[in-house]
Amino acid sequence: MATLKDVANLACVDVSTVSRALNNTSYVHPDTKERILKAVKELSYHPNIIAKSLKQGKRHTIGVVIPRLSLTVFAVIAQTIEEEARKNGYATLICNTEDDPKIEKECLNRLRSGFVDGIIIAGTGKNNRLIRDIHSTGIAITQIVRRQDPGLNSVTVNYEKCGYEATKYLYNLGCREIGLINGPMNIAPYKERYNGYSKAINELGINETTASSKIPVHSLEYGYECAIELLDKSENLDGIMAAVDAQAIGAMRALKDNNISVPDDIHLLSLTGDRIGKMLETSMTSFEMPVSDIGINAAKTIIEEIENTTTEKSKPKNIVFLSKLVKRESS
Amino acid sequence: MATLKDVANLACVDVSTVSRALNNTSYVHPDTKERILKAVKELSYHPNIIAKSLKQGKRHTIGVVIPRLSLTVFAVIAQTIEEEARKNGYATLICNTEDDPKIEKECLNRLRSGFVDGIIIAGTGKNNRLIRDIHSTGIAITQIVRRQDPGLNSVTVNYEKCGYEATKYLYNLGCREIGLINGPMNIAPYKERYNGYSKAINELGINETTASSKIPVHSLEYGYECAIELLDKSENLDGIMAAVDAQAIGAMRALKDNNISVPDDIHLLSLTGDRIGKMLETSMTSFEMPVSDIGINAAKTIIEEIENTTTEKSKPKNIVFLSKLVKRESS
DNA sequence: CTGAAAGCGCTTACAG
DNA sequence: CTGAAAGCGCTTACAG
Repeated sequence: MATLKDVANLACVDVSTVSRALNNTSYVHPDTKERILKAVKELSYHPNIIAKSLKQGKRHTIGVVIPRLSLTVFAVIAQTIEEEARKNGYATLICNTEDDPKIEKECLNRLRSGFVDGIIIAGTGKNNRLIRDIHSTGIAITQIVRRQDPGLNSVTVNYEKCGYEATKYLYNLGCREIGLINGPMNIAPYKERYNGYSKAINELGINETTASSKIPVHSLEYGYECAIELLDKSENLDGIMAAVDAQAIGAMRALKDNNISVPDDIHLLSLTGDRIGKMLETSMTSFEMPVSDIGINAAKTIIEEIENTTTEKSKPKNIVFLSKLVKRESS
Repeated sequence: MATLKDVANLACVDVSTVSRALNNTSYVHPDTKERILKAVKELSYHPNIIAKSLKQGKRHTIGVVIPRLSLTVFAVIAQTIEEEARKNGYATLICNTEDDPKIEKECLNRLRSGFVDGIIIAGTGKNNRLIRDIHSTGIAITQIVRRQDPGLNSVTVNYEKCGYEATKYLYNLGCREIGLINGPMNIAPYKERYNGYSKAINELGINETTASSKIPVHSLEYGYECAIELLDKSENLDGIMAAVDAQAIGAMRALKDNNISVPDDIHLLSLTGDRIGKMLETSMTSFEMPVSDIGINAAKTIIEEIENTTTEKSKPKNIVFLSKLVKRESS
């Protein structure tokens, strides 16, 4: 790899001049510049961003810490973040935690060590202190999807409203035994969806039935198992709400395996819809999550915090989107 | 952010001693070490990896360049690479190209600038020269899924065999008009699958019918549109092979919208199965791709190349996995 | 318009 | 066992 020095030697100027010419940071005589550019070509010189970063104290890199990519809403979000970041000259470093607090801790500790200027995270909620600590060190933080710490920027969805409205929607379709497939309650969105569900259940005076499992919450199998659990728990189950699409797909299959027809016997819906719903054989009624908006806003928010050099820390920015109910065949 | 120097000052030793103590790179007197460790704690010092990288000439970072995450096999592969890399002390930088050669070029140029020690890529095939150039610069390259350049390491699947066997399999089920939903032929796997399909078609003496579209090849809509196209082209269509799962799911929906029953009227299968198949309402017969193996092997291969300091370049390593046919309900 | 020098935060021979 | 010095590849005041 050719370095600045090589270019300087070949062009018979000082490295500082090369630097200035290449960064357009001050006027350089056209002739000199031309010589430099020629040398750059000849050596196929590519500046070393690492060295630049070290000097400038900025890495132009954003860390993204999420539980999982496959079959989750995070795949599109991560992709959108990456695209938006790239447009602004930032690279994106992705870490999958599988919602294991230990892995999360490991990832965060790596990222803090000069890798990134900011971290976008959908966290487990178990490393809030560490995250605060990292933030106090000058690294920007934005929470996505899961707002585990109200003191930090976040881009989320109004999950409670989803849970509430979904329950009422199913009730209005005639459902009287509505089960909720949910995830760990220490993770904000699951807690909030449950709150909305529970509130509606109470208002409607019907029974609450929930299911959860130990296996990865974003898996098809999770939905399958929980659907079976709900069927066990509730004799006359006639409605199922799944927290996320993967669960809803698994639940659909579980119902089919038990010769239960959707929506005739049981109405089914997903609280986190993300494009696949409309293409399923029995298309899925879902609260469609504005995934692109979340990704773009997360990227913008974090870049803003990174580039905002005024030392005053403004109060945290919490952007909340609304999911929209899209009625399809499953309920 | 505290630096080495701060720690050295507080512990009353030279920075070099701190460095040695922290890296266990030579014996340091226990008392000294203790003082240093105490200082590290007190200042909550975290070494700056960037500076370390600059000095050591290694970044311990791998770039992953893929077309898309959402609803593709690349989501699991990227995740597996990240996990395997993390275990070996490497971070993972992800770039989505959407199969746009321009974006790909941009990503590659960024990555080459000191960001990474190696690049794992599922490329468009349009930047082979650039990739060669980057490789000659000392950056390791491993191709995954798509082997666009035989001169570089790769981890792939035997797509031709899949295409061939799938066709024969459908024929044996009684299909006589088998359509192929495929992608751009300049991307190796699509070409190879087509070759296998075509070979079988010729051997069997039946007609060839293929469909493709301009929209993103990894979308549900692609499958939907192409299925319609096949129905148009072939009166008695009785078999459909889709290159990837997302397409197969879209195709299934298209058939349903046309009141065509799977598998009674048309047999359907996916040539790139990845976990979702078994959970679909009509579970999908697929050639299951060994995604974890691909991810793990890609990570291992690239780390090996990175850490192999012997200057001799060994000849390229091409790892080829076989997809296994898993029979389910769709055919 | 351009050079010489200092420095970003580390590591690593070289002495002692 | 530890210090002093040089250097990784760049940028940026400071002079001139």
